[in-house]
Amino acid sequence: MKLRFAPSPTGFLHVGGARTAIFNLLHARRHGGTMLLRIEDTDVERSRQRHAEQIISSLQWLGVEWDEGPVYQSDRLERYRERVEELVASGKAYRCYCTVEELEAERAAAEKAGKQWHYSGRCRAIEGDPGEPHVIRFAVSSGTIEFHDLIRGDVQFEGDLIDDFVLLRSDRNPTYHLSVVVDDIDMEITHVARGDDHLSNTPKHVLLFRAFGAAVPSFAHLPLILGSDKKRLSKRTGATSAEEYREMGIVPDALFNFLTLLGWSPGENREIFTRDDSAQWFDLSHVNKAPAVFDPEKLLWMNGQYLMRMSAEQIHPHLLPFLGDGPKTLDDLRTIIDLHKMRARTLREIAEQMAIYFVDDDAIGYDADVVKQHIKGDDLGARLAALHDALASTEPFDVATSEAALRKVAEEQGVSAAKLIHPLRLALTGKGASPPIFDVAVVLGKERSLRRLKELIERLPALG
RNA sequence: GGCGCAUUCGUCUAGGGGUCCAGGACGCCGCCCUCUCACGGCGGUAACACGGGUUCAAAUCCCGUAUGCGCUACCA
Repeated sequence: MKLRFAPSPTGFLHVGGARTAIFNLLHARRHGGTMLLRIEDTDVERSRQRHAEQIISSLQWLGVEWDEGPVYQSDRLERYRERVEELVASGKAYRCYCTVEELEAERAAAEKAGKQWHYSGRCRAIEGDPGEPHVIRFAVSSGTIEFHDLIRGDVQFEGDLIDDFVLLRSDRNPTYHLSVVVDDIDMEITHVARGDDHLSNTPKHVLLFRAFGAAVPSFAHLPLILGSDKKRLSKRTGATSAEEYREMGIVPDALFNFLTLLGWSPGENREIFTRDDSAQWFDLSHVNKAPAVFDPEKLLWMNGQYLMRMSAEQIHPHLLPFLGDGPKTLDDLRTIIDLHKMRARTLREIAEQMAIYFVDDDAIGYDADVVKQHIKGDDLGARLAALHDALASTEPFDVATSEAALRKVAEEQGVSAAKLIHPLRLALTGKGASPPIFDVAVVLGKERSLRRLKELIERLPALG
C-alpha cells in the first residue's frame, strides 16, 4: 500500500492541505504502507520554489513525515511528454490546434446566446502539422464511468458530459490531469486521498488510468474544511495556513490532533490522543462525508490541554521563538513555565505572562481596576509595612514559610488573609490574576519581592 | 445552467432499523474548589433540514424538495 500527499507550491500549506497530508500519513501508517511527498509544480506561472520549501517546512513542523520524496514534477516533464505520445499513437489522445483565443470567442458567443459551451472535439478528425503550436487532448469516450470512493461509496459520471480535456499544454508542459496519473502509475500509488474538489476530476483520471492500461487506485475524497461562514476557509474567516497557527503559538501536536478530528473520530468519546494512537485507529473509510467548519476556539482549548500536559522540557524549545529579552535557558525558565503552562492557551500567552518576572522592580505598571478594588483603607500602608517586615525576617523564604508569615500578620492585624494577598499580588505582578502569589514570590526571590512590596508602599499615597 | 457531493446541538462529532423523548467535546450559563487566574468537579442550554414512502419499528433504508459546496480552465 502506498499513499501520497501532492501539494502544489502556489502558496503556504493550507490547513485543509495539512489535514489531507495527515489523513494520508495516518492511513499509510495504519496499514503498514508507505508515504510519498510529491510537489505538483506543473503550473509554471504560479509555482514557486520558495512555496515548496515553506510547505515542506510546515509539514516538518507539524510532524507529517514521508518515506519517499519530495519528488518534483518539474523534474519529470520528459516522462509526461513521452507517455502522452503513447496515447496519441494509440489514438486515445490527439493534437488540437485551436487557439485559446478561438475557444474563448466561442465560449463567449455561446454564453451570450445563453447556451452551455463545450469543446466540440473538432480536432479529433484533422491531421495538422505537429510542428505548429498545439495542445494534446484526451479523446473522451461516451459511456458511464464508475468508480468506488472509500468515503462516498460508488460514484458515477457520464462520459458525454466531460469535454476532451487538455493533457499537454501548448508550451509542452503537462496539465495536472496528465502528470498526476502518470505519476500515480509510475510511483505505484494504491490509494489516492485528496480534497473533495477533485471528485469531479476523478472520472477523467479513471479514463487515463485505463488508457494507460494501468490499475485504477482506490480513491478517498475528503470533505472540505470551511470557515465560520460555511464557505471554504479563507482569510476573511480565520487563519488558513499552518504557518499562521505556528506563529500564534499553537504546538504541533495540538494542531495535528485537532485536524485529525475534523471529519474523523476514533469513537468512544476520545478527543485527545497521540499520533501513535490515531495511526492505530485511523481508517479512511470512516471519514465523514460532510464538510467541517474550522473552530479556532476549540483549537485554542486543545492547545491549552496540550500545554498543561507537557513538561517544561517539552515546552521550552517551542517557546524560544516567542521570547523577547530576558533569560532563555531551560534552567532559568523551568519553574516559570510550570507555573504558567496551565494558565495559557498558546505559547505566545505563556511568553507574555512571563514578562512579570523580568521587568525592573520599580517599573511595575499597576492595573487600574485592581488598584481600585484592593487599594483602600487608611491602615493599608501600616499593614503592608508589617507584611514587609515579616517577610523580611522569613528564613528560609519558600512558599510555605512566606504564606505562613503573611497569614500570621493578617491574624495580628485582625484582617482576612485576602486583605494582604491581593495587594501583595498587585505589588509583585501589577495584575489581578497570577499564579499562586507565594510561588511568584519565591520565583522572584526574597530580595526582589521585598523591593516590589516597598515600591507599592511608597506609591500608596499617589494611588489613593 | 449542467453534472456531482453533502445535510445530527452555534461548532466538532457518536450513532450504521428497535437499547436514542439522541451520547461526548468546544462555547455559553450556574454552582463547587480557591489568595486571584487557570485547572478540575457537578449541573444546565442546545440538534436528527423539510415532505413523502418502505417497515411492526427510521436519525439510521428509498424517492422528492430545499439549502450549501465542488467541478464545468492550456489551475491544481
